[in-house]
Amino acid sequence: MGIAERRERERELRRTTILDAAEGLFFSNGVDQTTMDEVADKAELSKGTLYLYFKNKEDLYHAIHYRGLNILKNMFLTAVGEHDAGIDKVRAVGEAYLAFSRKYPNYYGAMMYFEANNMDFSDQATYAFKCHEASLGVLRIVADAVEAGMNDGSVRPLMDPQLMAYLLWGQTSGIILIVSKNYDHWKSDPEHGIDPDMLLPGFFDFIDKALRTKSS
Amino acid sequence: MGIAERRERERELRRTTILDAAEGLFFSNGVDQTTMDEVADKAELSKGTLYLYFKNKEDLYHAIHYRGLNILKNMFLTAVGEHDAGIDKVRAVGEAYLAFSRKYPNYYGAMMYFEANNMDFSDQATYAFKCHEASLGVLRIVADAVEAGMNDGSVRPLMDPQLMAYLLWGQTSGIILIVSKNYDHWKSDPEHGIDPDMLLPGFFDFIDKALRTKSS
DNA sequence: TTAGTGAATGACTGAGAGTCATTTTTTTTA
DNA sequence: TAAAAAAAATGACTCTCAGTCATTCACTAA
Repeated sequence: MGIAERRERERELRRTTILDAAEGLFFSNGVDQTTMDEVADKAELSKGTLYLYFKNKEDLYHAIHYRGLNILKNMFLTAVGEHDAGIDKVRAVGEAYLAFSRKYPNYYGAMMYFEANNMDFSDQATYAFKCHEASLGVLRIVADAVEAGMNDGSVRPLMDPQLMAYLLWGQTSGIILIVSKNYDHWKSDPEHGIDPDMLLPGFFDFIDKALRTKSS
Repeated sequence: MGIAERRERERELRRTTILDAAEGLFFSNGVDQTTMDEVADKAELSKGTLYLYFKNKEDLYHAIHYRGLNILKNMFLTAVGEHDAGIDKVRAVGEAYLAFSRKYPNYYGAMMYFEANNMDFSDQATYAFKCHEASLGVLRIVADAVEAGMNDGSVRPLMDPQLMAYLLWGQTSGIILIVSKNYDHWKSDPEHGIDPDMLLPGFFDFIDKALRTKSS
């Protein structure tokens, strides 16, 4: 009776092998520049096998995206766990998001790619759907931090916590995206007077000031 | 001697014909679901001709993006022209951005697509490059509004105007993206308590409060 | 009228995603 | 242990489609 379990384990292993191969190629050469034949080669499997584990090329990319979301989720959970006051949790989450975009630029790139394109989540058997659910999970961490802050009196109860989480998420994503796009350019060309390393801390201070209660 | 000029006019006309055809198909069926043969058919031209006017399919999509950027630019210029105080110009630009995303969701979609993907601007003969320049032009309108506000004393001189323009742009883009993605969902499912039509005005108020000087 | 130039054509090529009949491997049954 | 059944893997093949290029067509100038 251990056979079904071992099968499942082996199946999971194959899936990981394929994902590792795809990730390496996608991240170093770009998704469009990578063929499924190349992925199969690198995974030492035939092309047909890839399609036993993933619906299609996009699904494969979504699966990588899903990995990134799990990393992000854990970084958020760690960040939240390191602070007591809600307002501090909120800020820590923002900083964790920035750290994520720096440490895993390729996962971050995948996130942005899917964020900007309206995906079809109707088929629950796809990684697109799993990513959708995972995103909601990540957002809930933010909303919980906001809510905790409103409950402990450290965050101004300006609006519904869920709503505020969306607002914070959107703003922060937007700014991180801009900074990450222009980082090298701004760094190498200091005549603009824009120091990209100052921008995000400044933004976090700004948000902090807007949300934090006087008493906190 | 008017021949060269007429040629140029006709060339411009052809380009417009192709763009109109592509835009219709791209916007109603999606870029990936549209073939260049279909575009050629709709434009009543042969496929080869498309490639006399646009480098490739992506360039064609960039050209449509470029149209959108010009519309946005004009909306921004109008918005800025309707107000005197810098802070009011800034807010009007934000509201114009929102109006743009509502009125031209497909142009807006193209913008998001290119914003999230790192494009190659090295070839100055592509529409990608023209879009890059146009984006900078649009951003300069924002920066000018901010600077005007700092000069007339209506906007707090918290940081370099250009920098603040980037910050505002990033935040606003991020939030508009989120709202536009979830608009229908939130509208149709009011149990969340999130009214998407309240979210953006609330955000603009928030920014207004953060930037506006007491005396203004 | 004719030579020359620029524009347009569409059949063709190459690339690559996805399929499926066949083979190989593993498990179950007798 | 051998045969049958089931599961997994294969890779040659198909089909779609972006992009090309030798050829044709239309217009202009000599």
